Amino acid sequence: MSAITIGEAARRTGVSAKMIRWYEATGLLPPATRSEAGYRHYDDSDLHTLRFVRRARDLGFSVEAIADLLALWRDRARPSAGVKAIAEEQIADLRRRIAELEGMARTLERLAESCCGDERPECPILDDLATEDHSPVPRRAMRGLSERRRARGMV
Amino acid sequence: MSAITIGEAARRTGVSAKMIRWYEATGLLPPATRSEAGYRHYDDSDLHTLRFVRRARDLGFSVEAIADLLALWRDRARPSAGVKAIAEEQIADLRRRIAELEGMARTLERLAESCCGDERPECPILDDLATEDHSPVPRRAMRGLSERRRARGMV
DNA sequence: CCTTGACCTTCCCATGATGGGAAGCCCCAT
DNA sequence: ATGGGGCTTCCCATCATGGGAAGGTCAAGG
Repeated sequence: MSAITIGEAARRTGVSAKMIRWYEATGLLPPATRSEAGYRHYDDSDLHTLRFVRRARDLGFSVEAIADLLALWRDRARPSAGVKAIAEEQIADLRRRIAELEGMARTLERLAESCCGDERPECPILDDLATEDHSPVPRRAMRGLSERRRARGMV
Repeated sequence: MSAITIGEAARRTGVSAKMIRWYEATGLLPPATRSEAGYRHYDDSDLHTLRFVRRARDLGFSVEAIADLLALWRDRARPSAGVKAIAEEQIADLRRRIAELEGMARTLERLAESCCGDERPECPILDDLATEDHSPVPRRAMRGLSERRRARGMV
């Protein structure tokens, strides 16, 4: 019946075939059943799981967090507190990243406003970048490197 | 006189020695002068450049954008319009990323609020993730994959 | 029956900016 | 001269994703 190939599953769930294979290889998803020729097959329940993963991904959860969420999802007796805790960590992480990007954006907006942006060479933006003392305060606040890394959207 | 080793330059500018080497290897910075033994040496002007890079990095600019900014900085006759254009692209990029993260955060906050988070298994958060139809609208709006990738802070 | 084209498989590589760590050389102070 | 710390290069990992090659599979149509 609903024995679907990986490409079709990708189309129906919005998770690319590449990523479905990768999720399987890294253990987020259990190994798919295979046809005699070795083709992966997916049923309705698999599609449901894939959509779950897709939705969590769209909410910014890491694959690691999604693994935890999947485990809780499968455990019908789980206490909702565990789920809420994961969600709140994610919210806090998102808020931290937003605040950092917001700080950058505001600084740049201030600089861009003061730059007339014409053919003349005077440029407060470059002047700022070339200024020696950018008080170490914001720098210190960013010492958590993973933050800075993430902020720049390192892929 | 001010011929400084890479470790000292790192300490004085806030750019790690690893990254200084990497910036040189990838062409963002010109090859450093070397001692007879092959040690890199940096003078005050190099430190100035490193601080420029550091500041731009803290404002979220990509290395590619920083290369452009450096070129403009060195060209004393540049029109400030070019600099402003780069800054405004960066602002737009930051605003896009903020809006995306904000959307995720708001959705999650709504879900977390409605989850009592105690020992009972009922959980609106998991219910949402498991819901089949997350109207394709937001999904379509995100078709630009690089957006989604960045949003998750891949990095 | 055979070809064609669309699909599937695995495997390797790239991304971007960063850190970790190994193996080996260098320099200075004791 | 020895020890410890700093320097060099080179390789590997991150995180989630895509690209692409080489080769097997399948279904439709000649």
